Amino acid sequence: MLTQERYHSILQMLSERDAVTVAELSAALDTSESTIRRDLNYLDEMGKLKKVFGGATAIQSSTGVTESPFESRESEMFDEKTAIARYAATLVHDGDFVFIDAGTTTYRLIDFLSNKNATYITNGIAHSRKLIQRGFDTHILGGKIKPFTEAIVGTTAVSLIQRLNFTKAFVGTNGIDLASGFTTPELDEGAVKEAIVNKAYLSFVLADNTKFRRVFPVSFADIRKGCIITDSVPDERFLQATVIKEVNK
Amino acid sequence: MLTQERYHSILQMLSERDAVTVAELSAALDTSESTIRRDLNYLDEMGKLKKVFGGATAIQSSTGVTESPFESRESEMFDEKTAIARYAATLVHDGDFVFIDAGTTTYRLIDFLSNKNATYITNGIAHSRKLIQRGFDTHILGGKIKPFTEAIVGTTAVSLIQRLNFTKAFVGTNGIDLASGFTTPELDEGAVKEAIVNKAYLSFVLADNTKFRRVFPVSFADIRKGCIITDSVPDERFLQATVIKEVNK
DNA sequence: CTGAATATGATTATTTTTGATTGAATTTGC
DNA sequence: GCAAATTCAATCAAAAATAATCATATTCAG
Repeated sequence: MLTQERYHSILQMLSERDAVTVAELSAALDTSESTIRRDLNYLDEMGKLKKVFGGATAIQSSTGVTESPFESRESEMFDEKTAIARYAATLVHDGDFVFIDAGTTTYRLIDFLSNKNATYITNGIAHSRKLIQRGFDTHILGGKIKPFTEAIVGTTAVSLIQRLNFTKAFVGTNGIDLASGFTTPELDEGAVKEAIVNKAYLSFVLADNTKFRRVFPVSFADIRKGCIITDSVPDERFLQATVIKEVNK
Repeated sequence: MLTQERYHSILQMLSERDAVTVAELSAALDTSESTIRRDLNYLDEMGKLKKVFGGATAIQSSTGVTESPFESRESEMFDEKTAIARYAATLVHDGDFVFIDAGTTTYRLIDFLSNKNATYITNGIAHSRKLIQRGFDTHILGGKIKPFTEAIVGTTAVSLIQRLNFTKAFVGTNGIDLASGFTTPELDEGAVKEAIVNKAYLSFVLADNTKFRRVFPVSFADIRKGCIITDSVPDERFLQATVIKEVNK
């Protein structure tokens, strides 16, 4: 049996069950435990699985903001996102009617919010809980909940947004491009974001520098529609296209 | 059995029942009490559960489903509520459009749900999360979030309900009385419950025996409007007033 | 075909986990 | 409030799993 085949089989078994033992793999693939251990070491280093004593467990797919508090520390762009969130939080003033989009950067934003004389509305389940626990006047959108990201999407959500008039909205994005504007991979999330940006007096797009010049399938707003808050801008032309605030780590 | 599998099983058991003993875990996982204690110590340090003398309890501080701040874990009527929840869960059939009210008994109900060919909609933040994590088609009501109980209430919620036609609704209540019907202490929660009961084809009221003959400020439905699921009925006259299902512990 | 490079399986010393034991701590019954 | 019963943490030896090592088998280029 080819090494690559074993790798594939191991990962296949792990995707079906959450954990496998070395003995099980050895029996299933008809090979020695030594070989299985070598395979597991390799796949662990590759980050394809988590080796544990006695076998291996599947890597839990990153699920939006529901990631466990342990792994979140070392996530990509942590410091940049924190700086962006800290600055964005200062933009909320008395009487504001603020929308907070689901997503990791906006989730961090909630940590830095301080204005209790504003009303907050969100489409993130985790976001709503954090807001309410921090004592803010919190509302939540209604509609279908998307698994994993735990974001509220769908037509109910969009039609609810149509009836609301936000003074400020904080949204995340996956891509920022001069031609395609702000883009996201999911159709229904894009629909919600589009509705938000259209109904908000001021839309702030929170994005670290890795988001620039990337295009995803669904455009939800022209680049001029949102003020970008980021840690660094890779290209002069973006500065001419829209309002951009650069923050320091 | 892999250590990680044991961790997983322990947490799984805890999510279904709010408390487990070392002896139960030892028997269920076919391992020594020493090992179980070590596991509990680890999971406790990780903050995944709360270790108590004799076993462990689930962590759900501020999930909003606990009514009292010093929530009695081995809470009153635990077994009764579990029996009620277990029976209620069997009432969901294919194609049902089910509303699940915020509250402790309805929260437990989610543990026992099994039908994935139904659509679930709830006004409890914690409930929505549990539903989505268990893989159900989940929707959430929109509106203002009440601090502490983390229930969605208010006019937005009520007007959303008006547009929906539930086949079945599971609601909690604080009081059941022949004259005052179903009652609750809060005005806005009462408004939501009233709308629910009016828009559901079948309304099931989940209530342990302590709820009978108690009256709270806000009536949300006549006693005939809901089928009561309870552990024991203290008075013959209730049986004549409406449909009641008695379940055994 | 040869020889180097790589992969495999067995062996062994080491590390980790487990279960039993025991004295201490906590709860329960009276 | 005290004694009995239960549960706990600490300890240690046994069991299980691992990494390291080495001899053998396989592959592949020349």
